[in-house]
Amino acid sequence: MPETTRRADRANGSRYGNRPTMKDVAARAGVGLKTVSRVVNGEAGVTPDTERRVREAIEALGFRRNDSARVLRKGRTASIGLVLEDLADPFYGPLSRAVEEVARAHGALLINGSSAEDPEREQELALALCARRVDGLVVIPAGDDHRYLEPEIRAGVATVFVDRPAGGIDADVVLSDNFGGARDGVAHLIAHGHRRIGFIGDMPRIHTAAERLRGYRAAMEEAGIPVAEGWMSLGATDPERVRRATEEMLAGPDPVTAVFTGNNRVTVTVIRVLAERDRPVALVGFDDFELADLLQPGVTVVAQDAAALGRTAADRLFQRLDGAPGTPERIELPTRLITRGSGELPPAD
Amino acid sequence: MPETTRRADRANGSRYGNRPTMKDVAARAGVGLKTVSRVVNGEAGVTPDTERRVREAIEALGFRRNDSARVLRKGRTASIGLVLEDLADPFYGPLSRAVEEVARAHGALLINGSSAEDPEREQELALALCARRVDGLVVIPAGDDHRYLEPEIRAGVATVFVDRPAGGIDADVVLSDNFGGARDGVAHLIAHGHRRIGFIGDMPRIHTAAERLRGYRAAMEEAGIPVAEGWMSLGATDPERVRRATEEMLAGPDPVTAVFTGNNRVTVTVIRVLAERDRPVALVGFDDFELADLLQPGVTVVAQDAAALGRTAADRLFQRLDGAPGTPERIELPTRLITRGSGELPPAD
DNA sequence: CGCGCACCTGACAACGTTGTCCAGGCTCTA
DNA sequence: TAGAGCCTGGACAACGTTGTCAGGTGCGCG
Repeated sequence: MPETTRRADRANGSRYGNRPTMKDVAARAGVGLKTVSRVVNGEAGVTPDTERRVREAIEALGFRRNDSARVLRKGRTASIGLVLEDLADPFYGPLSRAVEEVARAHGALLINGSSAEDPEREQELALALCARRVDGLVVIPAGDDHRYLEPEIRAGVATVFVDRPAGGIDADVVLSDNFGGARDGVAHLIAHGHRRIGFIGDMPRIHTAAERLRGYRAAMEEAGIPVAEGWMSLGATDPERVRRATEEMLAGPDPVTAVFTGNNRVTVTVIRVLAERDRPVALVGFDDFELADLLQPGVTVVAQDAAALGRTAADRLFQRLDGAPGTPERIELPTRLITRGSGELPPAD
Repeated sequence: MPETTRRADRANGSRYGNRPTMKDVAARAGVGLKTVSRVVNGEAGVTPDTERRVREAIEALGFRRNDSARVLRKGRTASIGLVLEDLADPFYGPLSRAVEEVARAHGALLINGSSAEDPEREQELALALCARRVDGLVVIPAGDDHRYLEPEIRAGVATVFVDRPAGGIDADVVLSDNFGGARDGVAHLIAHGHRRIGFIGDMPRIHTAAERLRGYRAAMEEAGIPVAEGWMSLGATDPERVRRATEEMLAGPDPVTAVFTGNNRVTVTVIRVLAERDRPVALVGFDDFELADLLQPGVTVVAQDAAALGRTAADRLFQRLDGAPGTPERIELPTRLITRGSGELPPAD
């Protein structure tokens, strides 16, 4: 009773609102199903006259190929997944855009989602993307254990990590030189006469935060400056905590004369706090941001190239999809110190 | 000769690297295919013991359901498409994120892409998303003719436009009150004594730009101020053009004493130009931006709520997907004037 | 005039999943 | 103890597309 089954099926869900299929087009054009497929896919071997009839039928019915079915048959989805931390963070905008452009150049679509810095959500998202059978995955890790991706990678999902390395698995990764950048930034402050320099950064479990702290320590050590306990503050980057941390460093008997900030969000909050004070405090921040040059003074930063991170990672991904051999690579992109004034203020002792 | 066919098929593409299927799981667990399906989907009617065996097989094989096939069968993809102008633009970050959050709350994934303000690319993208059979579409229009979406909408793809209205078709749309916001912003300048007020905006074919210009004209007219030809400049928002336009308005025998800027990017460029000058010029900008309060003076803006735009549009989309009846709606969100100093400067005549 | 060949075209199976339906075994009650 | 009813599990078709292969048509050449 196939007819019954069919009716029951239809009743259940609207099934794309009963869109026309190749079968419908074929019937209308008076040709075989496969001929429609050939026309739609621009395959050779169809007479101009037949092709015209098929195209007319397609037009008349408003047919559009169902790529879901196509994917099922072909095994490739021509889409890649991007798991990032927060789409709304200005740092990730250019990164996503760069990934998108590369994907576009390869005829692929981009499916993305934010982990909100929650490892569980990262995993949930990455696996959902794998279930959709994305061809590849670009991941900005939130967690530090990615063994859950092992079966997927073995099954052929190309995977590249960006901004932070993967945990527990061996995979391609594209990073900024967080250690070197932070070291240079802090050295810059030291070169301008500062010795009491504070560091305010993100939670140490985040790789970039740890690396930047390491850079800070290295610069201080190279200059022979012992670091006081109260000069380092790591934790969440919400304005309240950062404000408190900044104020504590600036109070006390031996206040810092300069601050190195571990990322964008921290920098902005610290600027606000410093703007409320009379005594000038030097500042160098990791990450560039818009309008940094228009503030008084301009904000000196260690800039990383978010777009380049995304582009490099996506390029790598498609190389792997095209069968690039070799063991996973770790690609590190340089940072750039941009001096604008705030980092060149002398210590106000 | 099915065996031959099969081998040939495999040879053709790697087919997900030969991932295990439900059939493989069933074989390993010694149960029927459908039983595996039941376990995977948490359906009732499986004994605990059978379920355990199935789960073990799933674990051992690293099986993950192929959602492509599921989609084909079920007719719903649990994904929505977002076509926006530029993912890297700070205005669209929060908007995308808001759409994503709503999608997530409904168990859907987000596929998105940037049109780069190119109508052709917008169409290409939107149709590619439809071919993937996204359940719904959120579009920030680049072009002004969306009749190409008619067959899709008729076929059941819920569609909501944001930020700018659709052209040539009747669909839900969520907008900011561009006219009212601009009018209020200009009126604010007038209230502070300005009469010679410039307007620098985006290309007039963009709806928001046209509306904001209309608001400017309305405010001027209500105040009985005739608008000189040289006070209005519409065009691309690249820094070079905006810089030139600003300088022209500030030169001449009768320079403007205040400027109203039509969007984010324009505002930033104008700030740069004004910063190079001695004579203070009042400024109110459409769109808020980070650090606007930290500049000297703080920048007065007409703020729109990008996240609310995205959230409202996505909510509407899912209402439609859940069968909300009724004719397409036009939802307009209010803007908010935020005074910070630059808009309250008196005219320097 | 007949044969071979190139070229079109369409029938059919398969992709991996889910909905339907039925069989068989079990329990419970009369 | 037989019959009714429930629960579990599996066979089968279908979703819309593409790869394979075979049949059919028309043409050129011997």
